[in-house]
Amino acid sequence: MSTQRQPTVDLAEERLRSSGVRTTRARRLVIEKLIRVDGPHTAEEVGKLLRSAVPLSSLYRTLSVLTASGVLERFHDGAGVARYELAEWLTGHHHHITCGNCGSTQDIDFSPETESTIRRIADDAGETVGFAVTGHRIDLEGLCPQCR
Amino acid sequence: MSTQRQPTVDLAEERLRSSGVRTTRARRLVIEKLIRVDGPHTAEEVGKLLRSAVPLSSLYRTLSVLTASGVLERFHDGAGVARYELAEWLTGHHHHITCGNCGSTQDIDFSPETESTIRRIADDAGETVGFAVTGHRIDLEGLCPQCR
DNA sequence: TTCCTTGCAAACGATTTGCATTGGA
DNA sequence: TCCAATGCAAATCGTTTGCAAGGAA
Repeated sequence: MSTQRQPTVDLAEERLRSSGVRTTRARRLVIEKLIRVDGPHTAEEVGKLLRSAVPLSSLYRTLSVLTASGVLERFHDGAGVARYELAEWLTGHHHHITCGNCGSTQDIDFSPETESTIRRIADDAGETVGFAVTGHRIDLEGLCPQCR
Repeated sequence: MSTQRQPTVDLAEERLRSSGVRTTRARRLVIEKLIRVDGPHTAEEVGKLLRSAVPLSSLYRTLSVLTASGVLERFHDGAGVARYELAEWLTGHHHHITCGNCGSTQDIDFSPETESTIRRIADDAGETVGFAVTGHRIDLEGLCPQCR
């Protein structure tokens, strides 16, 4: 194994620096862990992944700082619980598909052509209601291979 | 003004009956109100729209029953708060656009051609990950006319 | 009459915050 | 050093629930 770090870690920490926040142990741990697991996770799940090395209240603050700095993105799942994952500029733009039966979620990628089709549709729709569209989120629902 | 009721009200109450739940005052009030306002609303907002005629705890139960019966749909907004609106089979399929600044949300409609494009994209994407796609949700983000 | 539904208050669970202490630059 | 970050405990806030009283079928 080489001594080279994951480039994503460096990019993320660089972003923290330029946001004027310190790179601390908890922040580094969270970033490194979220690189290794894919898909969005709740604060509690991240806590367990870190073997409770960071108390939940501090973890919430950490996740909040990382989200504010643009390193993470947050959304709420069907139960209303916040889930965090690496921001798209680190992982690439993607969407989600969720199994309506078992609730499992996975990332999906569209082709560049498809993405540009979607952006065009989004821009048009925004224009008709006077919004300046800045982004889009697509969640597909279906039955996963195990449940179908 | 005619004495004819909104067909949507009748459809919704019919659905309640066939779900085996009673048609009560609170349930009727909520349905009638949500027909008159568009876009998704929080429990608290619905409560205010009803001039607090239904206590919040009962309102939550009402919204929960209506959602379980398929009269309403629930999702969680950017702040993680539950928002309710008439189910798509009553209002027609649509999507949402949310202002990233003030948080206001409104419904948007795509043309039938656009919808079929989206369905095709969704089906393709599902196929590549082995999911049988049953539906899609698109949330656009942007700046509303007031905030842009 | 028979259960389902309601209202109230208390309980909950996810998330946030005050404050004294610790630690990064 | 100096101010930001942490840990703990207590506070918040949206939402749910137990229970006795009221209401739809």
